[in-house]
Amino acid sequence: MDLNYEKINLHDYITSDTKNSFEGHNFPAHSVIYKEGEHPSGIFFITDGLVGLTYQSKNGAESLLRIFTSQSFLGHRSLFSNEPYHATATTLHETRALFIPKEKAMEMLLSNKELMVAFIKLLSRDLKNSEIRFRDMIGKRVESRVIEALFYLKKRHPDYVWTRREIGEFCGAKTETVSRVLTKLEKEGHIIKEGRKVHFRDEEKFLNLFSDNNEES
Amino acid sequence: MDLNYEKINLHDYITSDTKNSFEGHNFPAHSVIYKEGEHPSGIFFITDGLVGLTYQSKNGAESLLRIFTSQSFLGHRSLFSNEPYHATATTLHETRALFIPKEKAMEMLLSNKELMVAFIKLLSRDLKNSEIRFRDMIGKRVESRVIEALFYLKKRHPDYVWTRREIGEFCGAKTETVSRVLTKLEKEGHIIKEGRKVHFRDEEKFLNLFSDNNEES
DNA sequence: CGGCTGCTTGAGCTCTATCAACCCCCGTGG
DNA sequence: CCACGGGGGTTGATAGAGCTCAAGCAGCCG
Repeated sequence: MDLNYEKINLHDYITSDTKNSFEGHNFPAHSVIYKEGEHPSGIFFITDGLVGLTYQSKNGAESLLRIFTSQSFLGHRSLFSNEPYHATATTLHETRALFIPKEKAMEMLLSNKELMVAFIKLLSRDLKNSEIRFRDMIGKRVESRVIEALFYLKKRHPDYVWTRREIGEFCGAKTETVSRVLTKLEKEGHIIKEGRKVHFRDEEKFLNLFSDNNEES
Repeated sequence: MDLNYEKINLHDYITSDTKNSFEGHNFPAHSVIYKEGEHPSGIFFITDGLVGLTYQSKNGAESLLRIFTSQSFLGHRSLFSNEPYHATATTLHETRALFIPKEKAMEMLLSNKELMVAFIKLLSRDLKNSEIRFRDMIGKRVESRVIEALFYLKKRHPDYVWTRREIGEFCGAKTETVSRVLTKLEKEGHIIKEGRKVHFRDEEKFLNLFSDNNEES
């Protein structure tokens, strides 16, 4: 999948001073931070927690577009492009976030060249990641997609127990399909299922094992 | 699909003066400007032509990730994120482009706040567009996707005759499927096929007709 | 006018969704 | 502490959307 999971250190730009000047919010698990269609009035900075950007299509299918871990910004894309949100931000577990009003956010951005560069970098990487997922929807089978999604999500947030549903929504597969792939992987000795948790037998070798998945040469 | 087809006027930043100081290239139709995996040594500014960003997966399936019309930049994403190209840029027809070397490009960027903002905006829109296409791959049937791809591509570049193949690669469908959808649309009286060209009977109403495609409520 | 590439249409197949039933895990309240 | 309820997970059987393969046609260029 080649998705980047390195963090871009945008949080350096939220200093301990500035932190105190912004409104703090606590969101319980599985609550909505903002909804698709709403107009952004600022951006969020997640101090602690985990947020998923999701979209529910009319026929019910859900997709998990991006995830936001602690120390990252949320809602910047829509603000920058000056559009209503194209998806909904939901907490995956309890989350604490600062709210930075639009004017203040733009002022911070425009007065800090390095911050702009950092956002350019972040958006560039997210764009690549999204395009890779799109092309993989076209060029790869579910099995590969599930494997890669599992790996990426666990890398990004190892503590969290990703549900089969979430893994599926991230890579375009149904819960049942994810479940079947995991059972197969366990039978083949690549992972260990412990209740809802999943452990790699050898994390480093895991992806290499499957790097040529679907590449019938 | 809700993809943006408005152009962001980045070309204002390439003045007629600066134009002359850069190396000009002519690419015939169906030639490669850069290849997946190569490291960017600068960015391109397309003065005239049409370029597609494509990816060929190991099993042969191709995808059309983004298109670049005249007066737009190309290759900026990889340069900004400091990564090798994740896809290949191919001309769809004859194209003329300026090459701006890495150092010069970064210098231009860093010395011009408005240019940075314009790039932030462009990347933000492209990210949204890509995520929308991803979620549509999950939540919509081919027929809807073909219809929306057709509309978007024609809006972006009305003069060009998009092949069934290209339409398919843009929305995740095979050529045969695109062909079948088009025949159906013609039978239903929504489009007119004139050789390889496709005309909408009523462009404005076209998308509305299908806006509730796949939305069995 | 010949050949090449793109387009069309048909028939069959396959991957993955769908539907359904059951189990397991965990949290909650009596 | 136990009952129970609900959501997540598993597994099987079935169906169908869209791909694959194949063959013929149409448009376009040398």
